[in-house]
Amino acid sequence: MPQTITPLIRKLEREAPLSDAERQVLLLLPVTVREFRADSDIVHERDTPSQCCLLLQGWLHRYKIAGDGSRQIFAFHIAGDVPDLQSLHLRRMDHSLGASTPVKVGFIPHDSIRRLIERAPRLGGILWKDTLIDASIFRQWMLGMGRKQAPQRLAHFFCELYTKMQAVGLTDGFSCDFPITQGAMGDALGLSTVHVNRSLMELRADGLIELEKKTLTICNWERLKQYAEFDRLYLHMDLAA
Amino acid sequence: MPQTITPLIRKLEREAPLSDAERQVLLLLPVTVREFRADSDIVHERDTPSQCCLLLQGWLHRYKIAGDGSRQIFAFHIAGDVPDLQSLHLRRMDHSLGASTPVKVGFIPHDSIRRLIERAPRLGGILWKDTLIDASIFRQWMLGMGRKQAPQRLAHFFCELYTKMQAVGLTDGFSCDFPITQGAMGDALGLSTVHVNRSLMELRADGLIELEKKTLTICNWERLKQYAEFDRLYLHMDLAA
DNA sequence: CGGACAATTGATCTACCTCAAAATTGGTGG
DNA sequence: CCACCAATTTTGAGGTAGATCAATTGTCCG
Repeated sequence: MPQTITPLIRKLEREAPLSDAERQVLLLLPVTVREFRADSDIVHERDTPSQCCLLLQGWLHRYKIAGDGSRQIFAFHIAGDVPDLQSLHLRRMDHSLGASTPVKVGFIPHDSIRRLIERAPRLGGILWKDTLIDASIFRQWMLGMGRKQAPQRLAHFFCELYTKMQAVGLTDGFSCDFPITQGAMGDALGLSTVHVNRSLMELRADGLIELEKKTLTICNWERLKQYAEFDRLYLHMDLAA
Repeated sequence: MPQTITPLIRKLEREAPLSDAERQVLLLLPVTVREFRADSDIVHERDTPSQCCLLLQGWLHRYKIAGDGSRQIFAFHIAGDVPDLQSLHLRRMDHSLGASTPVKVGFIPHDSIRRLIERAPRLGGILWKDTLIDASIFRQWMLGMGRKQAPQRLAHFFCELYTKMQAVGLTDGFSCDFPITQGAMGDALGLSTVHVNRSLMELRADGLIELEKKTLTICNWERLKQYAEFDRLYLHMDLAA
């Protein structure tokens, strides 16, 4: 079932048009599809994976547990992402990869990816770039955690996720799926569940967003962007509209 | 003056022994050396650099300014680091690179680096890995900012910097240069100067560290490590002792 | 229809911030 | 070598964003 790879191809194509040869090599990648239940771990801290994971359906998150048992989430991932691409060069996982919702993922052996990169070095560059964008997002989150107040942080979070969803065609007007629990948002933004809830109410009261039944709706994109100081530069989505 | 490249060679060699051919290609890299005063910017947010910067002497930091004018520092860099390697694949800078102290840096054109990677793909892999470690450090900082208290965060910061200094031979027993202002530490850890100061006093009182005249001394490495929950896994220094 | 989990609300507490001033330190020119 | 200035560090005294604890109220799903 080589079509399993299409989400990845689409992602790469957003960076640069692919040659037929490149597309061909991609289609040859062996992919093993597996499903995971919500809350299960796909890869765990200290593992030494021999394959990467291409997310086909659902949401994933990457996280670490602190000494006191609290959780810090670093990123959420949606279809087309390869959240543990880093394992290609870093032997041991320094964090875990968990399913936020039920997910379908495709596993691709490191060996195959390495051969792919040898044969199509330009694809290697695009994958590298992808991990660099990852890091850029981390920096933006750091700015938020270190220097912004909870409601603003939350607003920025919505801007980011909405923008990423839009880029892969997962939005419907100003709405999109948003299956993230307030507790998980807290773990991502460095806030308690209670405070996430209160900040959320504030954003709602300001008429910036709606969030119910796992659906996010942006009521006023311009105002939300301004409120959050959102500037998509850091997402480095050069081509996208 | 091809020897300018040695700090980089040493860094790469810490990842894997280099072949003569690889070392040869590296020595051919054209490097333009420049000096900057403390507090000056080497590269600025929104720039589109055409070269990377190899730090030869002094300390650099990467940062971003928030809407209210406050600064968030993401990383400090020491000799041998290539702090803006990402500009090879990300056209525009999403943050700035500034000098914490007077610095000497070598600029290497992107073109040359690209050619280097073509000729010695393995070196490309090592450079990629380096940017991945960068990202891993961001994640660790996020864990600190989101989930740890100030003194612990500070202690972890010291563990990290000391470990990195040691890896490049810049330590003297349990002491090392530490030319970072308390204000800058605050900007890095998401704390106010005052609170950095108070946390610092706490660490001193606990007999964990000393810090005076820009020199950091670790009084009790084991206890500091434990206090900070420092586990060097996230630095991915596979070979180092 | 019941049970589990998520969202919401209320009340209290605290880690860290801000403002302001004093004490140190380091660098510079004379 | 000293005196002076500017930048840091340190200390003090409130103030506040956000945490914690503890119910209560949905909501989803088998």
